Amino acid sequence: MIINCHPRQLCQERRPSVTTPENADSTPNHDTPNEESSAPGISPVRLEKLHALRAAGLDPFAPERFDRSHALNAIHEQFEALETKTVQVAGRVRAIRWMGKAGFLDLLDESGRAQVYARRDDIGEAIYDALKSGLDLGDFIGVEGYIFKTKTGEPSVHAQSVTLLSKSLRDIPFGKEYEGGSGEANKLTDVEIRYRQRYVDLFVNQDARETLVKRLRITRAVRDFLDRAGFLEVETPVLQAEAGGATARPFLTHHNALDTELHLRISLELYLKRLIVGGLEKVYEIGRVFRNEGISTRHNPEFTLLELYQAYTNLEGMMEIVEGIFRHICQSVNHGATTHRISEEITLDFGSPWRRLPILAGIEEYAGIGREAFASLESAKRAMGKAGLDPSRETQVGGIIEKLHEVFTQPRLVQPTFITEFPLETSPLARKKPGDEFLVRRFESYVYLQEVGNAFSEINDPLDQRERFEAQSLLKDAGDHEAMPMDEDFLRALEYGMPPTGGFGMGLDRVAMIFTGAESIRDVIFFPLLRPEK
RNA sequence: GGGUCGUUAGCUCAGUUGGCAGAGCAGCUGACUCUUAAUCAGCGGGCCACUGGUUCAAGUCCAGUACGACCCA
Repeated sequence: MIINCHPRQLCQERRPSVTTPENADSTPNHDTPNEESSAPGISPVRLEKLHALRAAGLDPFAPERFDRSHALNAIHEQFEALETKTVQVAGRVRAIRWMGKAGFLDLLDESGRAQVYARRDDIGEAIYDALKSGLDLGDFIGVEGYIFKTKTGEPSVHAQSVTLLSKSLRDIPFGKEYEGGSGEANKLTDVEIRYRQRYVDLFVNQDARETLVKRLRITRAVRDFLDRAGFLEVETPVLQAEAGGATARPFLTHHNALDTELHLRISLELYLKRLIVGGLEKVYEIGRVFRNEGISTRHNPEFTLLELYQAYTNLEGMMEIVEGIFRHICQSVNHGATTHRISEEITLDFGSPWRRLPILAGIEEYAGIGREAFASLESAKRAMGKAGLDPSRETQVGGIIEKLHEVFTQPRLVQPTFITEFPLETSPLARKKPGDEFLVRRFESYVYLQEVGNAFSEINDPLDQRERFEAQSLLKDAGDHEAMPMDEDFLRALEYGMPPTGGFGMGLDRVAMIFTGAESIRDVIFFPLLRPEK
């Protein structure tokens, strides 16, 4: 059965009056309002085509619905089963190759790309001529036709009817080559468009979409793992009177009815621990937090944080969970494999237990500075200076240790590693190490040179926690905007009693960067923060 | 906040020593009923980011500004 005209589309008896010099000039009052055609960025040529199509009774914005039988990738993946069968497909026009009375159209949908072969004899002269003169890259069409293989062997749809489903009024920065091969020549790279107009990036750059979708799969993998491990996913306030749980400057906002200043959260920690006090024993939250700091390839002011807390366990319990989470992420993006290949030389192993390295042992190993150097601030500064770093602005031994770690140890941490036993001064929420008043029960997790997580055996001694907050208050009074504020309600919760608890948090954007190979955090965020336009 | 680099056609980019603004793709017109970087013939397309300076002459040299990228704090 040959369908010359899609049921939902008006059959075109009138001759389509598409743009030609004659009728364009001889249309005295063509309905192009001035403000419409002068809208910045709208293509006058495309606008003219829209008017011509409408004049021919083919309004691209009229169709409301087009029922598809298959996604475009099915044409390739299920070709044997589909050959000669009739299908309905739709998508954005990615390339047009007209050849007189027939043409090839490349369509793009969420699943991928497929080619449509449209002959004038098959789809009708009226619609064919209208499309040939009125169709542009970026327009949407729906196609009904049968599956066949072209002479060159590509599975394609032989169109029996074509329906215009929408029109693009802007020129589209489609490159010439867009799939595989070495075709980087005309790739859209302008970050102003890629990030600000992500919708364009998504349909123009296949790899951009793949990266962002992969990021979503990673978040999903984390949820899968924790849900299966019996964790409860919870939601805690974004608007907080005092933003605590991390050292960072918050964003300020204001609540009108209460006439009070509020902060956007910088972490999830303190509310999740309140839930542990409340008797929820395994909780996690994956949520956006906001830190009022600069923008870089590794920092977006809002980012997605995972935090989880489990009662009756400790740091070692958290290590097992972190190993499990990463193994699960790795398998979810590598078809079940527990290794992830970064490059020819580097393959990350998530199948084995991670290396455990105390921070001071790392500094000894990679900077050659023994722990005796950190007995006093003076000797620590001397050691820092000897190592070639400027110690003049350091005020705490703890800060010097973290700096040395960052400079000497971190660049060596390719395979997954837990750095343990952090200085107490820089860890106001972690338990003290028994028998060592200087170090705490904390680890940071490192994967491929990046810090991707932070865990504690949580403080459940409310008196100890109060002392830590007080030490932070002193820093805040001294002008440290990032120091943690006192949180009396959190202390009150601890005073009611919290079981021993292990906690862990990590930035999912950074994790996504590692598994997608993204060079910028902006590549794994749909709409990264940019300076507002104009 | 500091440093380096960048801004030329819709997109990706050339542009020499300071001497008429260029290419490919996209677009427009025409031909072509199995193309896929389609092909063939023809045609348009520019506030060289902005402001000022040097010069007979500035895309090019100088200063500043804006925006962006990267590195550092």
